[in-house]
Amino acid sequence: MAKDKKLVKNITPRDENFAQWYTDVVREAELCDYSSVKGCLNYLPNGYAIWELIQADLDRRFKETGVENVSLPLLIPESLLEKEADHVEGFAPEVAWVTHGGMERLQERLCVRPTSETLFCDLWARTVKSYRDLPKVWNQWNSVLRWEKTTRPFLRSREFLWQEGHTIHATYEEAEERTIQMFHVYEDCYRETLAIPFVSGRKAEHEKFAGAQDTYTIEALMHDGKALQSATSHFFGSGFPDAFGIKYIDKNNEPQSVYETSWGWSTRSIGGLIMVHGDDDGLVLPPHVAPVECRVIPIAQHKEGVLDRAYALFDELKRAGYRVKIDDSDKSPGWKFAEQEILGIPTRIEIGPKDIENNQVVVVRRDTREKIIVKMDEIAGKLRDILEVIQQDMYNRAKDFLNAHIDTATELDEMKEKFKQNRGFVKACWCGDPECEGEVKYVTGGAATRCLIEDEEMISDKCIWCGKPAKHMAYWGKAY
RNA sequence: CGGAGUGUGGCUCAGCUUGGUAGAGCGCUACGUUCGGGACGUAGAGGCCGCAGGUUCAAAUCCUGUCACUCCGACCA
Repeated sequence: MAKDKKLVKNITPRDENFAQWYTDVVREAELCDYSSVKGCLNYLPNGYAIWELIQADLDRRFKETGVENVSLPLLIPESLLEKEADHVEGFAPEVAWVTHGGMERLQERLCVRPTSETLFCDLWARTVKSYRDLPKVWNQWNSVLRWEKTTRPFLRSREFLWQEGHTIHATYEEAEERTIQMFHVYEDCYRETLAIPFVSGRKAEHEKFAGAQDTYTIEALMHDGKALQSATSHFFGSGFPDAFGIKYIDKNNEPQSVYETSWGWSTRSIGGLIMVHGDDDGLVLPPHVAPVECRVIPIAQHKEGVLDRAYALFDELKRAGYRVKIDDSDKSPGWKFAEQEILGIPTRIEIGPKDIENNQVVVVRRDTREKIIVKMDEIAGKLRDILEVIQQDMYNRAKDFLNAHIDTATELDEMKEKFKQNRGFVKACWCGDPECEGEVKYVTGGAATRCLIEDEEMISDKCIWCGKPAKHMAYWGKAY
């Protein structure tokens, strides 16, 4: 009977109220806490540890491609922000301003960085002189501030942690290549490390980053059928650098423009992890980003020898390189099981008198609850295999879910119907006019283009809204 | 920025209509019994009721203002 019962209280079922479920999981797993400033989070150890693992993985991938880390200021003078017209127009409504230093009013107000393109360009305008100074392939791990009106933990906060990479290159082609290269780094990291599948591609014209010529996006599908823009890579051409007066002298002693890129990945990815993999009992973390891969839970730990054996196992796993913890608190075993599940720890090892007697342990998978009996002297090796299987299975399940929620439509009614019934993405063709997209968004209750599909044959030659010749095929979806 | 709602021990909330000794459950602390799916008993600690005014002999409760947060919209490279 107990098996049929919902094992974890305090978490609203996912299908009953997804938004509430999300909030419950964030709270119960102690990932973050609201601070006294709206939209600014306290990242708690469980949440920050996930970010550290993502950070380490991404940073390694970046450095393999030659990225160098730097740190630029928190504040941007207003005059600097205003140098690129599209950029300032895009960000002006959501920047916060510093107007005073101590008691004195500042001559020029300073905005708290919403992103740092302007700071990088300002620096490069003063320091880049020659083709020998190029390329610059820099990145910073920091936080930025955007004065959002509606905020949600991880998904949309005012201050958020991220990395922002900024590069400049001597040629258009090299910069474009770098944009796509970093886009692929993001794709690999989502797939291999976060076990999150996605659709991806270029953004439509009006959805691009303020000032960008091209924006590449990764769009993951959450369990409620809504898309989450999960990382973006932008190609600026030379518009931005030109506005800042960045020029270099080429081999022929001629001044030339530089070409710029930027790319970012934020703590929003943690929200994606929760909403792609989580279930009614809480968080489910892919092993590669699980701060704790395995929790050892002694059963009947007051009995002679149980705790000693459990500690020995714990030490052995730690020496073998696992991120492992032991729960030797005086809570009941049921409590400990539930807690491990809420936290999303990928495996637990139960070790009790029966196991010790049989020289075995019981490994329980978080994702499937499958119990696997493993001989005591084989566990240090086998656990790695089990974790890898979990990682792979989680990706495959999410991939199946994504595939099952991608549909096509060639007529508007068909599309409306599909958004009414099937959650997810719908492929449809479009003339490229933002007004048509707006109309579609209105009649479907919020579905817009998420990214363009450029490597497949178009399923129709006319726009889903106006019927005029289609320029693009796109994934449409409702988004966070 | 529009609509709605909520501020009372750490958490979830009751009490407010009809003003009169500040409550419950959970959590926390100590001790004891338990221990293979959220155990139980006993004892205990913890609150100027978001803030500021006002009405009153008396305000968590009524009035005015204010601040904050949550949800739904609009907005959101």
